Order: sequence, then C-alpha cells, then structure tokens
Amino acid sequence: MLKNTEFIDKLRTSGLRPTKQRLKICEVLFNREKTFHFTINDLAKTISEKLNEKISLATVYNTVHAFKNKGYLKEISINSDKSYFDTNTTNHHHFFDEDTSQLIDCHADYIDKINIKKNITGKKINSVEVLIKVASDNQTQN
Amino acid sequence: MLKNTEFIDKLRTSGLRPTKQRLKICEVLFNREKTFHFTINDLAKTISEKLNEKISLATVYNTVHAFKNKGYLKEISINSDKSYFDTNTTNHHHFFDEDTSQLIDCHADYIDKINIKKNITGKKINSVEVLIKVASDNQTQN
DNA sequence: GTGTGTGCAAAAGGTTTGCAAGAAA
DNA sequence: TTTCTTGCAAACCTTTTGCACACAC
Repeated sequence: MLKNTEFIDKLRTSGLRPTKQRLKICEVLFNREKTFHFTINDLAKTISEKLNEKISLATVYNTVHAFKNKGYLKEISINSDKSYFDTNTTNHHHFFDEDTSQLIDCHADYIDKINIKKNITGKKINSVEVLIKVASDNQTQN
Repeated sequence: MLKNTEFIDKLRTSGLRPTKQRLKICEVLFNREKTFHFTINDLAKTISEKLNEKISLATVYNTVHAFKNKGYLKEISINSDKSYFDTNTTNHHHFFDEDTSQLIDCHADYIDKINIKKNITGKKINSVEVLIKVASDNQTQN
C-alpha cells in the first residue's frame, strides 16, 4: 500500500505537479498488487465507481499519456479500436483472450526468451512484444 | 502477374461476387511481388492514384474485411489509431520502424521460433504475433 | 427477378485540441 | 503572479451503418 506522499514525490521527481486528479489516478493505477490492464474508459469508470469522483476525460487522457512518457505505464500493441495500457512496465508479453477481450500477462516461464538474430541495419531494437491470441477450445476461429 | 480471370475464380470460390470494385482491389493488393502493408487509407489512396479511379470508402472497408475473413489478408496487432493489414498471410512477424511508422516483415531466419511453454487453461492458441519496435540508432527513445 | 454489392451521407466511438477558469509553485 | 493543469465542448479521424440504387447471377 503506497502512501500519498510517495506519489507526490514520484510526480514531483518527474516534473509533474501533484494535483488532486493525478494523485487519484495514481491511487487507482498503482495501489494494487496485480498488474492492471486498462483502456482509458476502464480507468475513467473505475475512478468514478471506486472513488465516487469524476475526473474529466481530457484530464485522464493527459495524465495517462504523461505517465506513459515518464515510463510509469506501457502501451500495449494490440489491434483494437481502443488503446490498452499496462501498469507492468517490465519486459513481458501478453495473452489476449478473444472471447472476453481481456489481456493477461504472460509470465516469463510461459515463453522461451525471444531471440532476434538479425536486425534492420542502422536501427536499434526498442522493444519486442509478443501477443498470443487465445480463444475457447470448443469454438471456431473467426 | 496474376490475370483477372484468376481473381474472378478466387472470388467466386469464396462466395464473393467478382465485382468491378473487388477486382480493382485485388489488382492493387495481390498483383505485386512484395508483401504490402497498408491501412485502409493507404489502399484507397493507391486505388485513386495508381488506377485513377475512386471506390467508395465503405466499399473498401467492406472488401478488406471480406478478404480478411476469407483469409486473403491478415490484420496486424499494432497499437495505432488505424488498422494495418498485410497481404502476407503466412505465419510471420514484423519490425515496426518508429521513425517512419512503417511495418517491415521479419523473415523466419531473423528470429528464433517462438515457443509457448504453457498456455491458459481451457484456451487454444489462435496466433502468436511478435512486434519488434526499432528506431534510428542515434536517437533517444521516447 | 432476387439477392448481393456499392456509394453516399450520417452516425458512432475513441482521441485530441482550444481556450477560459482554476490550482500549484 | 507566473506557469502548469483542468474541464468542457468542439473538432477530428477512423470505422460502421442505413438506405436507395445498381449490378451479378
């Protein structure tokens, strides 16, 4: 359970003013044990439901992007009409459950290390993301 | 160089009527040597520029989705405001050049086979997609 | 002719932007 | 008081939808 003062420090250190809204968002995002995969809409809904408080959508977008730029959130590459974010910023991969549209972390022991043997000349690899799409066993693939 | 009659057969076989528009789109998509990575907008632009012809956006969307459902196109998982499609429907992966927003096929010999050691219980794996984000060597990562 | 496909315009859904008012430094 | 942040509404962009007309069979 992180304290408010820790969030304040964290924000200040990154050059972000610790406003009431940002602290609320920190609370929702980082005060949990398990990784949180979310869309902006999920987040806004959680804020209004769990904290019984409303933060303007524009502010939620601003904050999520600020957090992403500071490296506190990761955006997940998935083809979808919405953007998905992840509070787990370490190098890891994902399952995507096509039945429920849910993302699930892929633990290191679920997948062999990805080895890129050759890269594009003159470029450096910034990230390697693996997305494993799964669906119910007894269901035809679309 | 595929002939028009081949496209007509292909479409008929899949239960799609070979209309003028669909044949034009086939021509743009499949009459090329190299894989084509595109967004709907790219495709519509190519049609109007290369063929000097206009096909309604709705029709382009319809056709691309029909082709995808028939397995002639693959949708690529990439976080973007737009959807990317690929004329290469074989199992392969991608580099994404963050400098130019371009997708590049990752040939089999560039990457070791991905081995998923454990899967989610009760689900079957539909696909495994790897996206390698690269950027200029002499540039700070965002 | 019947059913399918096309094209237009409107609608929908997620995201961004401009700007005035408010809060932090 | 200066600068950053918020919130609202409007704008924007991609994608979908409804419907009348046209085309394939």
